[in-house]
Amino acid sequence: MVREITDIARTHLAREGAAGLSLRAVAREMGMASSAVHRYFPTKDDLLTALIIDGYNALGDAAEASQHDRTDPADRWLALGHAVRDFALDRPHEYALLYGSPVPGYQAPQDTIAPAMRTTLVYGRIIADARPTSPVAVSPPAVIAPDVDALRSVMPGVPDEVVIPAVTAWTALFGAVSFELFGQFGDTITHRREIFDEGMRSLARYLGL
Amino acid sequence: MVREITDIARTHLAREGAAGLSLRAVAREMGMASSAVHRYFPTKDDLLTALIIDGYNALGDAAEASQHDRTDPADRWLALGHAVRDFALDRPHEYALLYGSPVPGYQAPQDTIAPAMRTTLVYGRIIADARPTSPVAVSPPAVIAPDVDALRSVMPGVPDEVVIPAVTAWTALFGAVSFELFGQFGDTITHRREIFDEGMRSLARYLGL
DNA sequence: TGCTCGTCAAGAGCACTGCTCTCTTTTCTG
DNA sequence: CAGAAAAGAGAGCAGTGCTCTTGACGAGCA
Repeated sequence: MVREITDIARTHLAREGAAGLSLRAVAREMGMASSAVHRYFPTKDDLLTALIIDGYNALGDAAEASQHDRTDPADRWLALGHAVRDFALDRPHEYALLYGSPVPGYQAPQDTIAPAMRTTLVYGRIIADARPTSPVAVSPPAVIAPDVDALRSVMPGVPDEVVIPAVTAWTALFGAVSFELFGQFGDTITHRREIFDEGMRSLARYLGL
Repeated sequence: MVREITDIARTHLAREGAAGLSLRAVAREMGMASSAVHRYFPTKDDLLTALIIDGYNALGDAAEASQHDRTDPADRWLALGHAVRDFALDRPHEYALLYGSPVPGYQAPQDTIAPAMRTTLVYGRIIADARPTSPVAVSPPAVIAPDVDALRSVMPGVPDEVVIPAVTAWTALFGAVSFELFGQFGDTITHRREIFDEGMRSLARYLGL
């Protein structure tokens, strides 16, 4: 039942986005009374949470799958980038739900952070395996040492001076995907994928992969 | 009248976000009938457009102001980053409206792109003035030459091999701000501003500023 | 002066939303 | 087979965007 609701909800989400998602519409499509859906998802936010978790897991699956049979760090990085970008282009509303503005009043519960970490961990493993020596690396100031340690937890063993560049490249990836998806580039660019790839390769050199 | 509506709408937007914005609530606060508001903004999207344009202009103002009395490229880059980040932290819902997921069904009209470009142009001027020689720059493949030209239009005179890194740094900035604002970092980081700064400085070295 | 005419606002109404409450039906279990 | 628990239905509340009709008001013109 929960499964059927989330499946239908996902198609609605894909068609009209998170704000256009309506419990009543889902109920209608199932031939149920709208009140019955509330038994499975007391609140619209609960349904959204389920969709978010599913989304993170789907992206995590894609991210992990992208690493199969790849060893070269720059290659793995590019493959991960493609996994994220393809997911975003394939399921834009889901990507927006995960990495776009949070829906107002919605506070992501704890259950979402583990699935969300999966993709991040794939990235962390690339960095950790590569042990890169970024050409522009500089030791971070002592003030942020605890934060650097916290950030390092996803990329164990990576030296201090690489942690910040690694995080920065990670934000650049999602910034690029979000810009492309949310129309920030306008319609001036024609070879979107090639531009994306070139940015990813540039970041690989930045990181020293 | 239009001014008063947008002002009240902005406070509502700041309090509850774009989806929580209600024409009726604005009308109530003005002591008007809800139908009267529709005379000035036929549709909720029209009101949103006005808020978006105002938001881009406010950010553009801040971005331009951040450049006064600054000449060092790395310094200007950091100042611009702070302008964007401060704006986002100050007015999170407005930032989300500009750079987060687009509200479903809403298509940004042409009038928004000129204000949106203001901030981008500030960045382009930094790059154009600095004429950086990125340590990791590589000539882009010929396929994307037209796109590189299009992207160069905001940073005139910048050589081919710097355009892509420049765009990538730009996406990294907004990726970092969005990650921080949308809670992607969780609550593990304590010195957010210092981490942000360190990332910005790292990107400055990446660009060769 | 008298009279249109366009602007502004109000009010009612439609179709929709999330959510709650009560009541009935179905299903499972001892 | 009877009773309890679960599942669903239905009505209802308060809210939404938006439309349509109706009424007030003031400027321009005969």
